[in-house]
Amino acid sequence: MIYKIGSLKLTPEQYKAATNPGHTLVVAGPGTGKTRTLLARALYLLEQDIPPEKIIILTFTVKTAQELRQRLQELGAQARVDTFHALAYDLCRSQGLKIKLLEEREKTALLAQILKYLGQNPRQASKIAERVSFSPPLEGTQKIYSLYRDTLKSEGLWDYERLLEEGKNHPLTQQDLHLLIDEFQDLNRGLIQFLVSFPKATYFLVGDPAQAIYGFRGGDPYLVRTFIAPLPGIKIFSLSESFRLPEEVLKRSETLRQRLYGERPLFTKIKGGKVAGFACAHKDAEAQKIVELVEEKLGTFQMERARGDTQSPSDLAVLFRVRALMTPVAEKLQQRGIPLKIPGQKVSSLAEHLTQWAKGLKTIPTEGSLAQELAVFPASLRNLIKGIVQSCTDLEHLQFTLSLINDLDLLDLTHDAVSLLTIHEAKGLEFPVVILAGAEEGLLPFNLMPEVNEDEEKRLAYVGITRASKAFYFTWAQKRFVYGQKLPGEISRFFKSFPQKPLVPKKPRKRQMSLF
DNA sequence: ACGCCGCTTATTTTT
DNA sequence: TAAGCGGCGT
Repeated sequence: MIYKIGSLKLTPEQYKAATNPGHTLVVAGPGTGKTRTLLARALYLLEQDIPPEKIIILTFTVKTAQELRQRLQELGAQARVDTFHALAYDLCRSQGLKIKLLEEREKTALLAQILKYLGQNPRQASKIAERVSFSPPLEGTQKIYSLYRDTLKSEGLWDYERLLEEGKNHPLTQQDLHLLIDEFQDLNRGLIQFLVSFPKATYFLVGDPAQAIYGFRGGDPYLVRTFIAPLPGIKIFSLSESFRLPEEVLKRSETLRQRLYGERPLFTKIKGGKVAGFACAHKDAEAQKIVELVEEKLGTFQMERARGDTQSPSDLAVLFRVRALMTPVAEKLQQRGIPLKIPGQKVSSLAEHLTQWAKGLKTIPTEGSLAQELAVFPASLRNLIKGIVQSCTDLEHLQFTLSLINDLDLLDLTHDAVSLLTIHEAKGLEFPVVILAGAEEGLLPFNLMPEVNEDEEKRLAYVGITRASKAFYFTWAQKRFVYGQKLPGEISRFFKSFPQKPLVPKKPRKRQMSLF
């Protein structure tokens, strides 16, 4: 049975979730149609004659917001789509507040001053900066935090947290809105408090707690449970059919999936898939193995091409828990002439370029000046940026919005090159072939720093494997130093039960007769 | 401007 | 361990 809302085709479970009349939480595993269900919800509300201005879709990133706007438009629907912070910004400004958002540098400088004043080491400022960026401040930083927040108020300066706090006072929060929230698992306290300030809203939240990987930013998959608990009549749905993961990948990934809402196991109708791990003697052998895997998939050699089933470079991604592991792999791949894309590794950052351009503008750019600016961007990004620019109401808003864009947003996924990404950067993306490097104890779960949360490390492993729509490979090194520490050289506990290939060529091959 | 030495420091980073 | 940075010399 196929259900439809507007022109969107839905499975029964997607349909039931999208059309639940009241507060709704949808647990949507990888490839289960999270975005589709969110869009369907908006269409459903419009069909119920909810006025478009009562519907607000909230996302974390500008890029996702723009993509949703685009898809809504294609579906002939209308609704407001914003990031949480863009909405908060808007609510602050329409209260007549003048907003001077602190840049990262300025924030660090301010904190350095505060640290000096407190007789502490100002060199810690950039480290402290990430701890005072969300409430509650991390332990031991309360004093710095309150001094910092006071200074923001007295000096008329703003950070993201302040936007959320003061946005709450706007009368819009008292309306009977429908708030459709993406990626609920990544909500932190500040965002939840922002949402709570809409007491008459009906909430529709989609996300996947098994993919919550932003704990270090205050994100916490358990927070949402306390948020939804008091919502009257809230219903929880789960989407259980994955349209991305093939059988083998799904089966293995299920051993890593955490269930917070008693949802059913995922299933798939896609046959096949491949999962395999490779032990490597050391980091260079690992890089070599990755080169081999990549070349095999790309069909670099004639005999491989003859076998068929080759992939284009953009179908491949190599993932890492920590950036430090990326360098040797990148170098070896580059030596073999394999095109790579690595976000933030441009000679000059595209995102920074865009921000600076926006800052220099005196008026909203004309069609022509925008086209000229966009000429330096790959074609696939031009529409994205253009759409974002066109969604802005005035120059200040435009400058604010463009300052939120980062290099990952501007990663040209269509560009035919192999992606090298951290697991965090890979979240939300999908590749036929995924190779995870450093799948070993000490790196995943990462334990070389204090404050690691093993549950979250497991979710990172889960995010890694579930990026793969055909094959997931992982490698680990039996000897590795990271930050001067020797790692145990053991396969990650998360992958121990997965199929593995033995260490590179070990025993001499069975005597094979020479052809000559 | 460049290169070398030695010291320091070391995740992840949606807004 | 090793890479990045600041300081110094050329």
